[in-house]
This record gives sequence, C-alpha cells and structure tokens, in this order.
Amino acid sequence: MDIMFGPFIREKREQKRASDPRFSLRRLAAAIGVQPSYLSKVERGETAPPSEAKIIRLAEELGEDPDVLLAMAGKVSSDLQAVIRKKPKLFADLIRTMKEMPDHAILKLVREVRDGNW
Amino acid sequence: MDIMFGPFIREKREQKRASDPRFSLRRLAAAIGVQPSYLSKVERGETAPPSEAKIIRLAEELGEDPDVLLAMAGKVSSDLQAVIRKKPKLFADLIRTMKEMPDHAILKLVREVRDGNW
DNA sequence: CATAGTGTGTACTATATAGTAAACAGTAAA
DNA sequence: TTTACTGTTTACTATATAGTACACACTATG
Repeated sequence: MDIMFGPFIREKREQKRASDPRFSLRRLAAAIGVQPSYLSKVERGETAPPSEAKIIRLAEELGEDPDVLLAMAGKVSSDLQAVIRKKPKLFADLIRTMKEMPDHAILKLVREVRDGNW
Repeated sequence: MDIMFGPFIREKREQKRASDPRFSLRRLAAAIGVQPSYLSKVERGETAPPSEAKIIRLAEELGEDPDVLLAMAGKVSSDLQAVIRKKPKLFADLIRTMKEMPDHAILKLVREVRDGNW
C-alpha cells in the first residue's frame, strides 16, 4: 500500500497531462515547490513519499483527496492527529470501536451526527 | 502540552517510588530499556520524549494510559493511525465531525455502538 | 539547426529522531 | 570507610527524513 503512492501520482498526472501541458513533471514539481529530479524519484517510488505539506499540494493540483494520498504515503494528516491528542482517551476509544464496524455503519453514523439526529 | 510530558513522568514515578524502590530512575530506566542518563534528561524535559515503544513501556510500568502519555508526547499511537489509513475518507470524516461534539456525546455514542444499540 | 522543454542519474546535505557510554557528585548503610 | 546505591553531566552517534543542485540524454518546434 506504500509502494503505490508514487505510481499512483504518476498515473493521475499523466491522465491530466494528456489534456493539459501544465501537468508535465517539471511544471507540477514547480507548482508544488520541489525539484523535478525529486518528483521524478518519488513518482517512480525510488524515494519515500514527500512531506505532508507537499502531499497536500499534490492533492490540490491533481484534484485528489488529501487524506487518501496521505494514507497511501503511510501518513495521517496532522490536523486529525491534533484532534485525537486533545482527547486521547475518547478518540482512541471511538476509533478502536469503529474499527470493527462496516463502512456503511460508520457512514450512516457520521451523517446522523452531522444532521443533528442525535 | 508537550513540555509537561517529562515532569508528569517524574511525578508519577516519584509517587510510586515512595512505596516501592523499584521506581528509582535507574531501575525504571532499566525496566523500559534505556540508559538512566536518558530517562533523567527526558524527565527534566531536557530532551524530547522517547519513541512510541518506550512510552508504551513507561505507561505499563507506571500504570498510566498509553494513549494519554503518547498524546502528552505529541504523538498518536501507530495502531490508531493504521486504522485511519485503511479507510482514510471515512475516518477523516468521522474524526472531523466528532471534533465538534461535546465529550459526553462521544462517550454515549461509543457506548451505544459497542452495546449494539445501533 | 538552434532552442525550449521533457524526464532522469548522480552526488550531496541539513535537520530531526532516538538514543548510548562513561564519568561524576552526593547519600546511606554495613 | 568501603560498598552500593542515587540522579546528573558531557560528549558523542546512528539512522531516518526531506529534500537540493547540476548535468545528462532525448524529443519536438520554430
């Protein structure tokens, strides 16, 4: 799940590139603020995925979900971590409980809590 | 919230030490597998908190909640992170939604989900 | 055929993380 | 007064993280 980050980025970039020359490796690298050589190595999985900040910039440029890209890179966004750290017992409990639940149950729960049906 | 980790450990250790000589700095250091000099620096906040593994050993020895100690050290346990990474969208959504809820609401929700009232 | 742009290979580098090892000074008991 | 502890100081160190800088070879365009 970790080796796929680079190739996934490459694929998405090349898809976009077919219709938009701004998605050349060099131009994307410039857009997210890294050297082309570095992005090249990242995309081929020769190097570990970049920092959280660069991954979020990539997500913005490619129109991908930052949490998903971070997960592919073996990371969890620092803002989520901050939420957990403020109430560690509560959130540790919540997450370990929800771990056992099927996707649709979590989805439903989130919707109901957010809609105030709680 | 980060500077308090060391002093908190020292306080808990000294409390235990009053009735149990196994909680001298040197003995506790040996128990968790670090040099006394290192634990000394950690307890005085001279050095950053130890690795997750050592913090968990500390929690075991001191009878504290590992998630709470990790939070004080500015960390989130890697098993929680793994849960989030497996379903990043779902859990990112869940956590950001629950962030706004009061403690008792989260607590109640966890209890009800766990008791199957869901 | 020059030049502008493509991706890649090679060689480093700065900073953070997570500690070790040995010696030192003080206290308490045998 | 030696022995066995206490906690601390000082000086390093290995590994990981997150990249940079420059040169190279190739392709397409004007």
